[in-house]
Amino acid sequence: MSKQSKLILDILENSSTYLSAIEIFQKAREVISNISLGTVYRNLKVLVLKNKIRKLSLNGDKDVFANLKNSHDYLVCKNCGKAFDLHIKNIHKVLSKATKKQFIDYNLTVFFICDDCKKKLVK
Amino acid sequence: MSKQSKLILDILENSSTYLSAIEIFQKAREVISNISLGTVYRNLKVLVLKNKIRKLSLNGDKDVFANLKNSHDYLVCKNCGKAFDLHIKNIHKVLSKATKKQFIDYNLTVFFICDDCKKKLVK
DNA sequence: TTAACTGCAAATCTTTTGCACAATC
DNA sequence: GATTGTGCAAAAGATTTGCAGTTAA
Repeated sequence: MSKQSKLILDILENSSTYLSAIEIFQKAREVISNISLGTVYRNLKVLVLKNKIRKLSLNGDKDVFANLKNSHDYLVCKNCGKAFDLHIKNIHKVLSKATKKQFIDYNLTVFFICDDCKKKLVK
Repeated sequence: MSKQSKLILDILENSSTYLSAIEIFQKAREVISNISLGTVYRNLKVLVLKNKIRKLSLNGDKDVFANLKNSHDYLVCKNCGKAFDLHIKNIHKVLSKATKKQFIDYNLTVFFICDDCKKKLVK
């Protein structure tokens, strides 16, 4: 594991929210000033495959990445794309049952219209 | 609603699986020979916003689109990206409860390693 | 006539990749 | 010394957008 890879994992471990590849790249540059974006992408891919981090496609624009401790369930506004943590009770148990315990990870995105957008849309 | 928009919706309504923008474009060309890819993307975006179709990011490579009747739950191989339909019982009820009935739609992707890949990875 | 929609092509944005060099075992 | 990983820059893919022309209320 290179120092670049360690740094990327560390950035995600210490983030309470998901980050895009470019955000990770920018944070990484503060430590290793010449780290390249290609290296960030390469390591993110490896870390996802090793199941050390998760890749999320919340609204499809671009992928974001998160550590395994953070929320797995998101409530996303269909209008503005803002995302909120959601905690679905027992979902782990439900998925274990449905997949006969063979699942590794999951992404759950639930769409709604947030209050701000509801107001705007009424106008 | 333009004939282009109707056609795109029609293609998805009559598909038993999800399709990428380019696949939809190719099918659309068989009917409207000069329809453009830009128009396909523009209309897909509108149809998603109107909640007539769903956008999925199954493995993050590119987005795919599906009608509302098809499966909402997918089992995706983390290694090869192959996707299978999954049917989680009562998920609608669980999400209703968790979001106080304010949800419009959801995407659930569960990751695993398919049998083919398990064999390959053992080698 | 005017507002909404289209085809086309260029632009943008995200992600991947080839290559020469550096780090690590 | 061989393998693996890196920085850089170019390439590839997906998606968006500006614009002039069409369509249709």
